[in-house]
Amino acid sequence: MGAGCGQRDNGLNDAQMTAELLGWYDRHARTMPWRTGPAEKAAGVRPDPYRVWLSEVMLQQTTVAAVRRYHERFTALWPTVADLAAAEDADVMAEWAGLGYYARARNLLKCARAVVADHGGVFPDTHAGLIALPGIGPYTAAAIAAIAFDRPETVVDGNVERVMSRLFDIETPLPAAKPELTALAARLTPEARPGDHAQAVMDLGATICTPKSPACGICPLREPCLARQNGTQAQRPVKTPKKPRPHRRGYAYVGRRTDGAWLMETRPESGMLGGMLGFPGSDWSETPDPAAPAPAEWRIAGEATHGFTHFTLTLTVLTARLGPVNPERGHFVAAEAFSPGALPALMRKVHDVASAQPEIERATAAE
DNA sequence: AAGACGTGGAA
DNA sequence: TTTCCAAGTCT
Repeated sequence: MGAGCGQRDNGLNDAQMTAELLGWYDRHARTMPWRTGPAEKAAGVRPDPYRVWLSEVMLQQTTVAAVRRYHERFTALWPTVADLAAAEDADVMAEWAGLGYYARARNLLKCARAVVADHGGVFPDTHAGLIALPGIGPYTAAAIAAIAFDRPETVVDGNVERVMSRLFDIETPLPAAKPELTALAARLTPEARPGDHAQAVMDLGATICTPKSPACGICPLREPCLARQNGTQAQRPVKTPKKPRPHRRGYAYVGRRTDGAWLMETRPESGMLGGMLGFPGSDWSETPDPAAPAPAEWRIAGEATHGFTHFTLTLTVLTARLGPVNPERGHFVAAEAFSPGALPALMRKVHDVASAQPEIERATAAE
């Protein structure tokens, strides 16, 4: 055994495992809009840092399947970081609608504008330079540095944590085990092709070493994997139990003027759905204040229920035809400019409930 | 430093 | 149906 083998000896040295992983990646890498094709790769062409950055931000806590279309749409609308930096906030938020975690979109714009204003429109090529930018944390900085700039950074995301916890059969629960798992991932990070290695571990975690029912039989690391040897792969990684999420209630008001315009509200930058367009409403709590945004004969259209990460929400949806009022909250969006696609998922549900009502639907039909 | 912060797909 | 969770960051 070489000097690189730590106390956790699983029968293969680090370099051998890395080689297995890279070989597997060369055969099975998935095609992604932000990855270079085989021909470019063979020619040594690096992926566009802008596209890599955009993909990494979109992929934070989000599945590849969901991100693909958004990435294609964003790069079509804004091909360079300068194009994105020059975009209107509302346009970017509308395009992000449905993807969730909207602070990412706000930071995306801040980051693009910082790259243009402070870095001449060129992304920093170091971990330190990248992590200083809005919305780029330890994971994303390492990922961009490795993938776009070929830097030997240790990239640790949920996939890497899972793969390491199984490969070395770590019993320490997450998140306490994070430093230990990071150290193990660092051991396996090669000087050559660090970007491919990072993507190889993540692809492995996403397609083979999955959270449930991992496909150990076809895993390139099935031999050295300690969890598989011990039969504990289904119990790795160990996680500290999460608290049950509470239930909150609220009211949402869907009002339309006789000309078809919708009463909408741009939500505050901080807090839930920050910066997104939505229907005005109450606070979300156990005892929400039902004060209406404008005087009208509001009637209950139904309920919309939505699950968030840390609570579930049921909104009572009220609808009304609005006269020539000056609303206390919100502003009118012309019928032609209104698009449910620009709304976060919760507000789309509210829209769907409201649209079953005549005073809302009728205005639609009158357009 | 623990909690806030979305969504839709899989089991 | 319900639960879990996916390439994390910010405060």
